[in-house]
Amino acid sequence: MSRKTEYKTKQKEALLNYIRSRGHDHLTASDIHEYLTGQGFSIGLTTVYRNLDKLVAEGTVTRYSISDNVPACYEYTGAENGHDETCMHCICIGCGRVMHVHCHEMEHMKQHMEERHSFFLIPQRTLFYGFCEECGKTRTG
Amino acid sequence: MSRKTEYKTKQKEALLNYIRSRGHDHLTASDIHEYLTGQGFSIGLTTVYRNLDKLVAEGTVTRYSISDNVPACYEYTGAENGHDETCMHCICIGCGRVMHVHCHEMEHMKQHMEERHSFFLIPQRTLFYGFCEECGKTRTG
DNA sequence: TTGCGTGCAAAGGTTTTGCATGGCA
DNA sequence: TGCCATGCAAAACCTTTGCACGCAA
Repeated sequence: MSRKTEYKTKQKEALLNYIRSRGHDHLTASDIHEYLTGQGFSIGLTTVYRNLDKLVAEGTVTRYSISDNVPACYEYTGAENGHDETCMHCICIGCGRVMHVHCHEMEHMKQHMEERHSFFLIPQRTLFYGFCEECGKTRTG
Repeated sequence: MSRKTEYKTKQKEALLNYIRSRGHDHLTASDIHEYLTGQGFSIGLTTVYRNLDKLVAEGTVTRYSISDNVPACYEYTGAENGHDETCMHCICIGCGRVMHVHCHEMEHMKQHMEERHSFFLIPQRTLFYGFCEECGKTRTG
């Protein structure tokens, strides 16, 4: 392992605390930056990006490119956040809402994908696109 | 219906022909532009984007924001292209490969999502993230 | 002739990079 | 003291917009 020594900094700590405190919310780099600076905390947008990159690399945070022309969203996915193999995201094409759904069918799906399609699915990263209840009702067609 | 009259232009036709000819491939706006201009055909990148927007709006083409920091991909999804409710995409986190997979489990999943989670899933738009066979083998951990 | 389509240039917005400074260990 | 982290400014990149001209109907 040629891993560099990591320093603990106030910026890193504040960023992680905030994103963790927001649970399953999807935050953009800009959201995080605005919140922290709004609190009087000194942090640059560049630093937010750089720390998010590290957190994503180590698996503490997950980055989602959920829809077109919208900045990437970050979500805390550390072990204690209730993410498990039944958890995934549903994105409504109508209103853009992102929903967390716990679905036990995903366990079957994961197993099926491995056995039949040789693909090692990570359920939590799954993006289902479609229509939510409200948009499904009013949808034309 | 206050739909504007649509003109048939050479640019639109060439673009559609090309993307259709590429089957299930995922092309960026830039890919398409480079191919067409490389063939000596005169078309601007702006026009590529604008025509793709229209094709997406009418459902002939589907746009995917498949991974981070990569331009959006477009794929021909007209009726004759073999897209049905068993078809979805698997994206390998390791090598970035995008695979088309036909999976009958998706029909069950779709039904389940409607009945139990009130979400009207569009299987063809589903993005499964994980590891392909090769990357799954060599993966650490 | 009408007005949609095109294409260039420029703008817009997100994310990355260069480089000097600051702070952790 | 050594070196990673930070932050500003600028660059890079994809995509959209403004506007004048061209072309389909």
